[in-house]
Order: sequence, then structure tokens, then C-alpha cells
Amino acid sequence: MVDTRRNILEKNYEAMHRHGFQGVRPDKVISELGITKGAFYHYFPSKLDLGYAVVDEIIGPRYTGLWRQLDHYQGHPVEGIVWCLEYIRSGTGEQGCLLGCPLNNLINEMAPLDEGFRTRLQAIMDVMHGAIARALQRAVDKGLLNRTIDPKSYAYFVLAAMEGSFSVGKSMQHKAAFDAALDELITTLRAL
Amino acid sequence: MVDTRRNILEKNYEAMHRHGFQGVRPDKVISELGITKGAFYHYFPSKLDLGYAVVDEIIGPRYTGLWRQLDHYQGHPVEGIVWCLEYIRSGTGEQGCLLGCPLNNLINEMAPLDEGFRTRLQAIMDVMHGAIARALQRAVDKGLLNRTIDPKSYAYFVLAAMEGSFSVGKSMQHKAAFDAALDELITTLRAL
DNA sequence: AGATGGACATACTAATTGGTATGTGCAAGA
DNA sequence: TCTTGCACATACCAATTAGTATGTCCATCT
Repeated sequence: MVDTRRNILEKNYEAMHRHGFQGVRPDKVISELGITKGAFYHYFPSKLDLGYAVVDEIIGPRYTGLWRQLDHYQGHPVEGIVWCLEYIRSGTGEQGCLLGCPLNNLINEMAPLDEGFRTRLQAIMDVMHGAIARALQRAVDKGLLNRTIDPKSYAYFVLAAMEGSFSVGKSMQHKAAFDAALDELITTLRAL
Repeated sequence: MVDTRRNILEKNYEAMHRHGFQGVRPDKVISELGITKGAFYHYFPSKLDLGYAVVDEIIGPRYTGLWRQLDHYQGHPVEGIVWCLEYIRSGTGEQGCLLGCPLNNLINEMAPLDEGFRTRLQAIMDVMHGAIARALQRAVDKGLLNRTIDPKSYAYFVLAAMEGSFSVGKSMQHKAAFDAALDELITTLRAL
């Protein structure tokens, strides 16, 4: 027997990625999975709890797992950040570009609407922000940067440019725009 | 008599800003306005058409009107871009930061879901992108930049960092994060 | 004055949504 | 072997959603 709960989680993650949380119809996802309401509500008390579980068990780990590696990156910290960005790019095909960044999508949709979502999404962003800020701080401490920067402030900028690249790619419906924005971010980082 | 159609448009714009297009309940907005379904469906054939009208008549003009001014900006083109960014910042209070950029929100929600939305949103982004790219091209032509850049590519980066600043501010639920990201973008632009 | 049409109000509705209540098969432990 | 409880299936349901169908008031044109 396959893991029914995990299947429900992953199918709903896909639906959330495309339609947003509010746009997810549990009924639809259920019938696509070939299961019934009984199975769904056996594992998740409500649609909202399902949404939280998708963030906690799929989206969160995916992002925090990547950025936490920055702390152990050997070499120029800025190149560590670039490595993370390139990793994200490599996981973003033409299709993924159209659907955008799952984290960015969810932040923009749910942050003002539900406190449960907001705290979870903020926690993920905090991990990413912390990792970038620490990397920049290491670079500053080692005197590796030409310009003086405030690591925490600059880390927000890096996050913004990265998330924004997805928005640009999504609106232009072309990975080329996403790539251009990301390339310029990388160039900017390397010029620090 | 006030302009009922405009009232419907503006109340729904506010609802879209907070709840997203899918989250808008025409019934709710109607009752808040103190009008009835008759009035609503007299002016708008459907909820989708209402959404298009909000983009065409409120969101679009607001953004294109601002960025088109760049073409007539006297002085260093980069300072013109900074002026636009500061204008956007000045219109973004603590509350506006929580709700995010209406354009960014709509792109992330609706671009993959509806072609009518997508083409409209892309058209707005194209205007903004074109204005920034032309400003950068002028700066290049006049030899005002230290670094050589590709104006079109860099314009995507500027747009990305700007839109992304809203995402960051929204997730952190703090204008300080938004301001930090925007400040670093401005510093980066001025260092070009 | 009578007809026309725009600007709404009122009342109704089919489909959908997000569930709940209840039943069943089966594996594991007492 | 009996029972307990997990893992689902089936059937039902109240509220909501996005409308439609129809009526009315009033200004304007003929």
C-alpha cells in the first residue's frame, strides 16, 4: 500500500502551486487521486489544516533545506549564495516559471488573510534571510567585499530580487525574463 | 447621484487587493456598497469582466501613468528610476505593505489561470519594463554608467527587485524589511 | 402624452463547496 | 477468538456562489 496521506499532500501541493490555496478544490483533487472524502478527512480535519501541512511538510523543508547549506559552504560566501540561486534556477523549467515560486505565491496570496499561514511562511523566509545574512557577514568579516554593506539589509534585497525574478518570469510568461533578472542579481552580487 | 459603476470598481479593487481575485465575493462587496445584484450585473456581465475592468481602469493606469513619466525625466536617468521607486515607497504605508503590490499580487495569482488577466498584466509590465530599459539606455548612451549593462536585461532585474521588495515586506509583515530591500536596490542603481 | 431605455431592486436558482454522519473491511493485540 | 481501532468508502447536507429572470422608477425623446 502506498502512502495515502503523502499522496494527498503532494497532489494538493501541485494544485496549490497552480491555483493558489483558495483556488484548491479538495473534491477535485480527491477524485483525481481516485480516493474519497473519507480518506481525505481521515487525515486532515479541514482544508486549512491541509494547507498548513503542505507548508510544513513540503514547501518549508524544500527551501530551508537548501539555504541552510549556506552555513557549511566552503569558499567565498557570495559564491555560496550564487550556488543556491543557480540551484533554484536549475529546478525551474519553462513550466515552473509560468507557475512561479510556490513560496512567493503563497506569501502574496495568504499572508494578509490567515495568521497560521503567515507565521509559517515568515518562519521559512526567516531561515533563508538568516542564512544569506550570515554568509554576507562572513564575507564582510573576512574583508572579501569591495563595498561596505549591511548584511541583514542586503539579505532582504537578495531575497526580494530572487522572489521578484519569479514574478517577472511569470508575468512575461517566459523563462528568458526570469533568467535575465536572476543573471543581473548574480552579477550584482559578484561585483560587491 | 454618485458614479455607481466607479464605486463598484473601487470597492472590488480593494477587495481584490486584500483577498485576491478568486477570493472576492461580489455578493459581499455589493452589500457593503449598499447596492444590489441588479446594479452590479447591470454594469458587469460577470465577475471575470469586473476583474478585467479593475485591471484596465484602476491598476493599469496607476502603474503605466507613473513609469511613463520616466521618458520625460530631466536629469540623470538613474535618478529618474530612483524617483519612481521613491514615489512607490511614499504610497506604501505599513498597511499597504501588508497587502502588497496589487500588480504583483494579481500576477502571481492569475497569470497561470486566465489568459485575459495575463495579457493585461503583461501589457502593464511591458510598459514599465520599456520605460526602465529606455532610461538605462539613455544613461549608457551618455556614458553615465561605470559598468556596462544590458538595459533590457537590467530593467527586468529592477522590476524583480521592486516587486520582490513587496513580497519580502509582506512575508515579514514589516515595512522595515520592504524599505531595506528597496534601499539596497536604490544603492545598487546609484553605484552603477 | 405616450413610448423608450437606462439604472437599478427583488426574488429566485442550479451548481458547487466544504464539510459531517455513518458504515465497513481488515490487521493487530489481548 | 474476540475486540479494538485504524483506514478508508458512501451517503447526505447546509451554506455559499455566481448568476438569471423579472419588475419598477424615472428621465428623455417623439
